[in-house]
Parts: sequence; C-alpha cells; structure tokens
Amino acid sequence: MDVNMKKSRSKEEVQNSEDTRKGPWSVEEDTLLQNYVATHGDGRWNSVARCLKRSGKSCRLRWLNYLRPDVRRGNITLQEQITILDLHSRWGNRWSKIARHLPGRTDNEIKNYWRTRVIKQARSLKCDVDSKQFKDALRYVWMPRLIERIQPSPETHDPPHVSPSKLYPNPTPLLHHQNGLHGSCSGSSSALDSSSSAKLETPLECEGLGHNVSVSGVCERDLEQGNITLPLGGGDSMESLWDDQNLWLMQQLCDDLEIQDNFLA
DNA sequence: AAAGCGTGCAACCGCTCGGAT
DNA sequence: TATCCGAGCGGTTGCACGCTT
Repeated sequence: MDVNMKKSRSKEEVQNSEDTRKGPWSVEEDTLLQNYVATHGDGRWNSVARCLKRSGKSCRLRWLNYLRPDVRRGNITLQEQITILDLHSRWGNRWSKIARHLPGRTDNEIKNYWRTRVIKQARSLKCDVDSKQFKDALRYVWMPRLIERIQPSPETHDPPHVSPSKLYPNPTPLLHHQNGLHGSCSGSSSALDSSSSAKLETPLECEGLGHNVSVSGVCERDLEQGNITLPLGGGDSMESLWDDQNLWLMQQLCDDLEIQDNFLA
C-alpha cells in the first residue's frame, strides 16, 4: 500500500467517520442488522452499513460477535478452557483459528478470555505469559487440573472425550531436573514445546501432554482443517480452579523450572 | 453513601490478505 | 501483472459494573 493510497484512504476515513455512528449499538440498529442479514445474507457489510450509517466493519463485528444466532454466551466451560490452552500452545494468538474449534465462541471472546484470565494468572505468578516456565505451568498444572475436574461422575451419561487417567497418569506430573536430584526424565520431548527441557517419565501415556491433550486420537491435520470440533461440556467456573493449592503448585513449578534454567545455563 | 479501583467485555483501529477487474 | 477494495484478523481502548475502603 503506497503513501498516496494511505493518504486518500485516511481522507476518506475521516469523511466516513463524520457520517457513521460509533459506540454501543441500539436495539433498533440490532433489529435492522438482523433483518438485513435475514433478507440478504451476511457478507455484504458495506451495503448494510449504508442503511445503518455504520461502518461495514462495525456491522460485521456486531453480527459475528453478538447477533449471530449460534453465538454462545456465558462462562467459558472447563473443556473450552482446555481447548483454548491446548490450541493456543500450538498456534499462539490465532484467535479466529482457535475459535473455529469452539462452536459458538467468537475470536473476540477467546481473546478476551486469554487476556483477562490467563495473562492475569501469569502476572500473579510473576511469570511472563510467553515464558517457558508459564507455558509448562499451564501444561503440567493447569490443564491436568482442568481435566481432573471434568472427569465424569458415575451417573454422568455423556462422558467427555478426554481421558485424564490416560493422558495424565499422575494428576500433576512431576518435572525432574537433569542433574538427578529430582529424578531423571526420559521419553519423547516432541510432545512438549520444542523449547522445553523438561521430560516425562512415561512417554506413551503422556503423549497427550501438549499436542494431543484435547482429544485422544485426533490428528493435527484434522484440527488445522477444522474437520473436527472439540467436545463441549462442563460448566465449572474458571475462578474455582485458581485456589491456593493450584497457585502454590504453579508457583513451585515456576520456581523449579527457574532453577533448572539456571542449572542448564 | 460515595469515591476509588479493578475487571470484563464490546467495540474500534490499523494492518494484511485475497478476490475481482 | 498491477491495482483496487472489501473482508478478516489481532491488538488496543473505553466504558459499565461490581467490589472495596
């Protein structure tokens, strides 16, 4: 995009911004937008924008994030949290890509969840959210705990697809130092972050850690192509997971890995 | 009761991508 | 092939609301 184009566009944007409404949507605008989409279908955002005196972007966003009939609202469930954590560990901040595997959830909602909950926890642990320590803490403490919590009770009729006992033989897999003080680890580190130096004792059973944690038997390609969606369920609130015990465990893990980093350095 | 503060979420902004011409 | 333009994406901001002091 050249400078002239930028200039002309910004001019146009200034002009548009004088004509278009901004800020919260009124009930009337929502109704108009819904009616327009019902009649003409979605995707013609600039046409609908002219009717509503909003920008096309604004219309699209309002529809996708709020008015779409299949939008799920309310708390992110435990299984959704697992999915988000798992997929984020693979793809990073690819919110829309992650959202495609959470039916009814929007990229905006997932992004907000990550920023308000996950980053908050990283701060409270004095970890950088992108640090190996925090990623490992998520993987070895948070995710196993989430999986534990969605274990079906005997009377549950629709068990989740995740089998915690298979994925995590020990509810909180212990990490070890290579110097042997805490035991030694063997097994494939391919299941872990490539940056991770921590390894697990039981490579086969722990294959689920990291890359395969969401759904056993699902291959990466299927996920990438959106051929499958991950099961939803649960309903526990996020906050309950962050009890003192988990915070303590994660803090220990962060400390532990810090020590290991120093040792390896 | 009210002021201050923190949190969560809706909406905006700037940029990139990709299809149409 | 080059250009244009709409759609989509990720980052950021602003506001409403609830909680604390």
